[in-house]
Amino acid sequence: MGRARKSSTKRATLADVAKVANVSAITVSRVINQPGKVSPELGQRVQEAIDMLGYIPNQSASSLASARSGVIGVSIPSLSNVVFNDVLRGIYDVAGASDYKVLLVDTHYSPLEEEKMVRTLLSQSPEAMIITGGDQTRACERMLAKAGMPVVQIMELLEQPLDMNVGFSHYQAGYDVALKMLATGCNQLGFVGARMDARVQQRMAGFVDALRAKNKLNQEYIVTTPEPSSIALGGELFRSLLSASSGAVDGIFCCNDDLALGALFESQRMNIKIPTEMSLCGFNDFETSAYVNPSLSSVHVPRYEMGVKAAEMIINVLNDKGVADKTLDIGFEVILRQSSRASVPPQ
Amino acid sequence: MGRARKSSTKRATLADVAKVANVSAITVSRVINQPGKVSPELGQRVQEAIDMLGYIPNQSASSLASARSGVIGVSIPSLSNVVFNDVLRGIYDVAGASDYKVLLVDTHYSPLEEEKMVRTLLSQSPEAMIITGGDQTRACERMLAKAGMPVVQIMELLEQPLDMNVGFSHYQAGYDVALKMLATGCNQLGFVGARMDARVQQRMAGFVDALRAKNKLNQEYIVTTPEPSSIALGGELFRSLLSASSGAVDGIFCCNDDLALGALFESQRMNIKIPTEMSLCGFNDFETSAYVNPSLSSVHVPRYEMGVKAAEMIINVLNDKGVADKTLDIGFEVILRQSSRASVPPQ
DNA sequence: TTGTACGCGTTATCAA
DNA sequence: TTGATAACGCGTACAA
Repeated sequence: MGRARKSSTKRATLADVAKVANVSAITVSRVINQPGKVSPELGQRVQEAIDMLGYIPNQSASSLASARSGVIGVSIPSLSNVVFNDVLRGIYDVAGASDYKVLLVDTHYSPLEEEKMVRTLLSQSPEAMIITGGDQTRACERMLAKAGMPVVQIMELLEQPLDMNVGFSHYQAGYDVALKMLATGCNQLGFVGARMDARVQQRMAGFVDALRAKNKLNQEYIVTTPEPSSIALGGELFRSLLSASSGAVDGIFCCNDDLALGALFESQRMNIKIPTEMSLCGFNDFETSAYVNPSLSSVHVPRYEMGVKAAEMIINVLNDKGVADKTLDIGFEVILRQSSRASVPPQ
Repeated sequence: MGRARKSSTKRATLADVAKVANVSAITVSRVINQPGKVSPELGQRVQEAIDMLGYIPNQSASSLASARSGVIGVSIPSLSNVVFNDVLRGIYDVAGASDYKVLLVDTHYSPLEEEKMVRTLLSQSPEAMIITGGDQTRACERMLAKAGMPVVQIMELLEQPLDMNVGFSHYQAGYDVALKMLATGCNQLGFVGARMDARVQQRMAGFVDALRAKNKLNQEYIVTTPEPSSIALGGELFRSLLSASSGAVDGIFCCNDDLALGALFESQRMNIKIPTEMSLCGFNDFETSAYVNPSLSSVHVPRYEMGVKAAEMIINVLNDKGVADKTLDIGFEVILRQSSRASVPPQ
């Protein structure tokens, strides 16, 4: 409405700065993007004009003109799941160090929502994408392929990655847990899983296959629910499994530490002795797991490193440095603690 | 290098779609943004062309031309601190429902880094900003003011908000905790704090002032460190405080649940009885706190709601609906559990 | 080292 | 209802 007044009316542009500094717009652009190519005197003058006007570059215009957005798109299935915090931190640390912005979306574990979110991300013209897992819709895969940008799929190892891949074998982890629990004297092993996304299913498959191989599989000891994990749910599922097995189960692999902690706390309330009457193993190795009493066995995953590696792969590709391997197995480690029998193996 | 081939070469544009559908570019734009203003036949034809080409709008061009980016900038001090997860979830839920994208940055609890990050955010031409707390640099405040967009400061109640504000009084929370702990029979209260950002300092100030008012303040029972919080650190600080007070302390307020859980686990290992020999109270009310044995007293904060409200305020302002109050006190609740004496008040 | 001309892909404005 | 034209703010290519 009213007349234009002072500076606060509209955002300053390159042209405004140029006018004040009495140079051309492109020179201002250079001062910002290639300071070495401008003479010190001019650079100084321009910088003063920039400060005076409080000039902030318009990234939309820059992206449009240069086809470089400086954005990395990241898609994760859940903002509440703490597991992704560490991964994100790794991504942000590396991306930020190279002046890349991160655009983050949450798919709520839904491939359809992921497809929509990926479309949203692509409309921002990111230079690369980091997405979770391999459960994309066909349409989503097509979009990604068409976009022709570096893509890293994280969290799990995939048979056929779209492009690059950083993760570990959830199947193998589940398998190893079963063997370790058997080795520590468990005889009637059960499984408790929630949400049951692709990775949890892999963990379960590995666990089940190992038990089957050892002739220790009892399907009634496998309890799952599509509900999201929580400590409260862990307690409930623990009770379910106990009653389903008439108390025969002497060891439980919980698909994550939330459930496992819930089971542990519930067992304490039920006066079930850990680990003598019941062994427990979780997944993800939260800090709590190492400090709770009794401490909780779990599968440690280098999440921060996973984020770092994924981002580094991308930065390298964007800088034309290429990557040694398109797929990186970041590994895992089964850590036995007091919730397992014989947590210290004999010498 | 090689010849252009097929579709995968370059991203389709509005003009490409227009050509295929045999209409003008602006018509395609309308099909996308104002479907009602285009005849059904044309709309159909255009939609087919869009699908055939896999057209995805270029948001940079759209932002530039329309001065609407559809982006909300969000700045938080830490990606690893679980506290912000719930807030973010609230923000993302509301923003997503209104088709806004969220650009998230992490300031690592540094006002200087925040200033840099806010500049980055502003360069993306967001339509509004959500930032944490009130510790901005002068330069940061100036940028924000100049940008002239809705800004919500979250997490704490501020004396002089830049614009809008959603939070609660950390000072009052600390004060209330002290009174409640005294009321449950604690006589020698201590405080354990880490990181010591503005909000933690407020909690401490409230706690200390309450003790002083009751003539119960002993400065030697106040233990702080700039280190980031962790469960491990909670155990260490617990021991520090015990030795600093020669074991006299009979109740501790930890500035967050990480520290409090660490203290609780450590006390178990030291065979100190909770709550008879030692009362414990944390802050933030993690799910773990309600289920650990003994359950941990804490201060519950409606974090998700805080994110929701902040985002709603912004959406309302952007839609010219205005907001009733620029400042919203979201409140808190001190929850006494088994780690406090007399956790159930007498009838 | 500095500047000119043009185009990036979209939308606002106005006209048909 | 549809379209032509001119911005939006910046960087590339080229020229001086």
